Amino acid sequence: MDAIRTARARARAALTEEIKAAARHQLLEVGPRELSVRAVARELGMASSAVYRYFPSKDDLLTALIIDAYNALGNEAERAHDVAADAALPARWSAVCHAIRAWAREHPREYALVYGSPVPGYRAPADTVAAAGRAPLTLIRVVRDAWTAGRLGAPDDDALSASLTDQLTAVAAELAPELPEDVLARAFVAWTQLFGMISFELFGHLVGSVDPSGDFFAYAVDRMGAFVGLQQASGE
Amino acid sequence: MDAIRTARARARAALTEEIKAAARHQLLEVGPRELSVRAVARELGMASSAVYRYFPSKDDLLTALIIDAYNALGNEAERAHDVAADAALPARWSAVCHAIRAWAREHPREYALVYGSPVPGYRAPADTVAAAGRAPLTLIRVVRDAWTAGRLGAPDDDALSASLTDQLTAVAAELAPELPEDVLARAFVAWTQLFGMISFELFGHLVGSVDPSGDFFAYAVDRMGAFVGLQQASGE
DNA sequence: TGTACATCAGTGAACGCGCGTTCACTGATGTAC
DNA sequence: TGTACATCAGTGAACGCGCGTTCACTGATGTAC
Repeated sequence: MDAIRTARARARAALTEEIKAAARHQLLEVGPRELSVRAVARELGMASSAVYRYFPSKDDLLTALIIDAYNALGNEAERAHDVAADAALPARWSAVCHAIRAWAREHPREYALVYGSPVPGYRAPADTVAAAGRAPLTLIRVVRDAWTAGRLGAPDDDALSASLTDQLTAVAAELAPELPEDVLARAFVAWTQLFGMISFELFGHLVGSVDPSGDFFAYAVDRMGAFVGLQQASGE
Repeated sequence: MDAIRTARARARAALTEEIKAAARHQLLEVGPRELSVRAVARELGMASSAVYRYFPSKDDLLTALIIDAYNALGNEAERAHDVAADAALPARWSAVCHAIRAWAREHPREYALVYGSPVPGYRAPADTVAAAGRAPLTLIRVVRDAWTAGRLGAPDDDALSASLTDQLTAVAAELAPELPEDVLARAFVAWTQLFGMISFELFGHLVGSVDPSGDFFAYAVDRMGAFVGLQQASGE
């Protein structure tokens, strides 16, 4: 991306951000489908028609918010991973998981936008895919390093059906070709557990049981790290 | 519930169901907040004001749908459990999990209504709680039976922080007082994994990886059953 | 069984509202020479 | 550096729409005696 040159382009970029910020603000009170272009414009003190100079339709604005949310989450996950880069494997795993939860708790409506109910009638364009993959890929990175370092228990590929093995082989080919299928399968289990737990926490399904959920979260992250096979190195 | 007596009362009950059915039908195309009383009335060929004789407001209609959804899911879970009542413990566990997934796949919008993003501005009344507990309680029932039968590995209560132990003790007091805290904690992990996985499947987060997800689901259910501690009895 | 009254279901018009998007326009900024 | 033209940002009015909810009403069903 080259530096922004003209004043006009700079103003455009700034206002584009302001529109998205106002829309995010709207999402605190209203679902993605009820998000109102007119309300966004009102919040910024501009004519509603002006928003259309920046986003050709409401769905395009929504798409921008979705990509931003995936990227913000991906940033946090990657940053946490890099900070913990020299720590033991379970600590790295845990750091990434906690960073994901922290972002979700700080941005619950944006989390719901991407991991909650699909927006009815909205079809996500292909450009969301790359951004969406960043957080899970960061988790896979830890598992991969563990495997490479020989710090993962022996996989149990017998537990996999033939067609599941095929699916996992195809996934591994793009992500981490050297990972055994069973390890990848366990990582998927941990991944769905992580987001299931966060969704339950944010969406109110833990109220009355393990709520506040910080301790339960830490417990589950450790257990699922062990489930995937991450082991404390002997000297640590 | 006594038998319905008068023709008026019978008509009322029938039309109440028809309104809910039409609303469920609406949900296929539109989110819970955009659900339109007028559209429901239109679908039934009645004046929109007539709906107000049955549900005093849109939110009350929504509440009825939520309770119905929880109960429908609870029914399926309990029914699956009872059918498998004589089977080995892992088979019972698996039967309940598969029944939950099957209902979710058959009723994706109702699943999203209760387990997806919270409806903005909607406050669930207390009467949803009992219905909401039925499916998870069915899972706990299996774990409890396993524990009572001495078929669960030794719990590892050292892994729990003090405050998590307290929370779990309080939950256990209402649910299954004899269950060790660690077993209950593991059941919560499995529970969140189950619903996380179903949400990911229905909300499109597995597209491009383990999709179709039937094999992965079966794998995860078995693994999480083992994680909780369910063991095949020696003779089986 | 028959009558008089009370209750309820359903109607259709109305209130007041907000929405997404388009369009012709004005004035400011940018570009080519 | 200065001018002429092209591009772009933002305006405000308008289109056509659907919404939740209320209200006074008509006619059917239920109840007490």
